[in-house]
Amino acid sequence: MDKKSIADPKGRSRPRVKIEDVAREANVSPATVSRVLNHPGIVRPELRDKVMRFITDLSYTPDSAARALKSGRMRTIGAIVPTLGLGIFAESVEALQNRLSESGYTLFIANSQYDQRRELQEMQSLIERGIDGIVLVGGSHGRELRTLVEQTGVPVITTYVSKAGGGIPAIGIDNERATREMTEFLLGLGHVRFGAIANILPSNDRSRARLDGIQRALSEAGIRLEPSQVIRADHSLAQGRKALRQLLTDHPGTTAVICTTDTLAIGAMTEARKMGLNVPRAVSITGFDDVELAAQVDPPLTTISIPAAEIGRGAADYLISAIAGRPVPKSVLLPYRLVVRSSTASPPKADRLPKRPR
Amino acid sequence: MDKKSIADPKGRSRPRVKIEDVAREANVSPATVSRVLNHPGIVRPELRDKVMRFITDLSYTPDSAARALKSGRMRTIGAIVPTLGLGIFAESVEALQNRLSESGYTLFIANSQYDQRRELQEMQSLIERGIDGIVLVGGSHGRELRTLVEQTGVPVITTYVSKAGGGIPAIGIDNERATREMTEFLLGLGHVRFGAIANILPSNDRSRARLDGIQRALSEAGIRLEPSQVIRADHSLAQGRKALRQLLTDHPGTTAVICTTDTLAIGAMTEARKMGLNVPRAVSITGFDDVELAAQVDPPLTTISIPAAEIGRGAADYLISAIAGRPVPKSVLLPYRLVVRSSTASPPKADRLPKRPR
DNA sequence: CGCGCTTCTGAAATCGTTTTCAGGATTATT
DNA sequence: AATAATCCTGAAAACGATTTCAGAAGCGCG
Repeated sequence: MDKKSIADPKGRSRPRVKIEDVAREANVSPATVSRVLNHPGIVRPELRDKVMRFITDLSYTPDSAARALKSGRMRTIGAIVPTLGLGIFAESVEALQNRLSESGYTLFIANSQYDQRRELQEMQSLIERGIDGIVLVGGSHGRELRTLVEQTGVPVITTYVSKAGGGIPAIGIDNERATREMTEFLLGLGHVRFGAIANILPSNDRSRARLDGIQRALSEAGIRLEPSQVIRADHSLAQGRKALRQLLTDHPGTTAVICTTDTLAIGAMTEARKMGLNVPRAVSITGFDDVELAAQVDPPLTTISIPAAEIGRGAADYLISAIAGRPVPKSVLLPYRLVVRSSTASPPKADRLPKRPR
Repeated sequence: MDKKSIADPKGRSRPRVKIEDVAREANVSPATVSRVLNHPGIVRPELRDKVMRFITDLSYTPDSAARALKSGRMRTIGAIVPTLGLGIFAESVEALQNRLSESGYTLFIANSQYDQRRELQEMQSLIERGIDGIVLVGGSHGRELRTLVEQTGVPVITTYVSKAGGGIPAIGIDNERATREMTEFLLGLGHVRFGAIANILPSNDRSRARLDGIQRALSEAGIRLEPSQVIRADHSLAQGRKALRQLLTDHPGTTAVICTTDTLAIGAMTEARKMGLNVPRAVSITGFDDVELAAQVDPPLTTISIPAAEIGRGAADYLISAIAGRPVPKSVLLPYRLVVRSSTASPPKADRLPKRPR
């Protein structure tokens, strides 16, 4: 087994070119070649250029294992997302990846399937592989994960939320405030009979915060949301449909349905149409995330837009700084945007609340 | 900079536990510890158990960089997908990941944004990092990538297609045959006026094969598809909408629209509704992929279902075998399934073709 | 009871870099 | 022109595991 070797066009294999090959050809020591690569500043320009030429000529690429072993840096950061489905995190991850590769880092992506146990596993696997930093989604992660982070000291950042537990820094939006604003918008339209569809899982604090926002805004307006008016679901379209059916069966008078996710909202809209209900004339439905589909669906969905790309970039910058030992912010709060489309309108009945000033 | 160290609860850092620590505690040599980990069979059971106990007690995890350096194996495989958006590849990737982790491998995911240049870049980055195997999507990859594969000898497999160029093995379905069957199904329903919406990019041979299938089936039935009857698009919903509008403006008599992607089809359906056209009574629309959304949309979409999870698992098995030097199949052809839902029906006019036997 | 064979274990070399340490060359200072 | 200071460069020692090679212990057999 000739481990490190590459096959030439004829199929025979020749040994991989290593740093001392370059050194020999260029008539310098391996140390100098290494310096050219890692600290170009400290080597005499002419010599540096000469070595550089040999490097490219021989198409030398440093062995990352050896490099990682000696330097303790893997030049790799990992992201653990709850799901790859529906492309919810795609935009962030792509931005993250772009920013990282600009700085010579590579991104590992793993997914936890909304399961804290798997998240912990993936985390351990990444750490064992000597990852330099980790980006997580959401702020609730189980005690074990937090102690793992503390013990190993790996830089970690949590995304999509504005604050996370256990001293882990975060970059994202204020989820509760966003749904509060959404709810107030609906109240302003005159709605009084609300329902909520939320995907509540222990690992999903984003939805929890969003639900809190709804409830707070409602109770401030003197409206109480009965437990049977909030339906729990997972993150699938099918569950959104089922949830809407149940909600409107139990509470036929409902005029506004707030979902904590676009996926749920789109499912709900489909079901509403199937039930013969016009959206938004009979029911208003809102989502959260502003995925691509949200604008394309019929009617276009009123939702909360999240600065996904900015979150990705921000997470990258944070980690790069943290790894370099530069000072980093505790957490970053980004603005969201309420985008009003056509899935919301004033309620049909005239028993509206008078418009109230915000 | 105390490179390999972990901070204890108080914040001080202590050195990482290494193989010789375990060896010392267990009163054996490092070599034995290594053997317990890598070739458990050749060490005396009692001793093995004893060493094992110390390993877990000290919670020792081998340094992957050192291990990779010495053994030449990274225990990591990479997947390069065109996009993370819309979750098209999510199911495959998740299956791939699950299967790999069963075998002690970790999965790197990268995305190329449907761009051959980026795909090549990512590939190089993976290879530099000493990846053990690579999963690609689709069969068209540019000459440079193919020579890179040949030169380095890294095991590579291509997915979602049944055959790839340049001797790269493949696992997937026969895309052309699938759309041919779809087209024949539509012909059987009596349609004669067709349109096609395809996302054609040089890097997307799947859509090309699918389009070929449509054209072949049609020409066998004596129907010619004018260039203006096939609309090019990228992979977004918005493009699907635009394409449908253009198609029906240029060819108002069209009764069947075949899309090479569910995304495009769903966009097309949305637009059709907006134009006041009933699907399927006025136009039949079909997709390809059978994403989750396809069944949930209104009307549910007639499409081709792909065995995504099986593709992922198969790719994992292939790579694991190839890395171990075991014999591997040239390529694997998996079955697709035509799933008929409610977005298709016989054309409105009576000028149908007589039903023909397949 | 002693010899040869098998089975395990340990010492030491090695994988390809990075980096410390010290020394040689070059320039600045008086 | 001599000495000090500054810059670069090379030799060699790690980094933490794996694996070869050879030797020690255990076994069966005559």
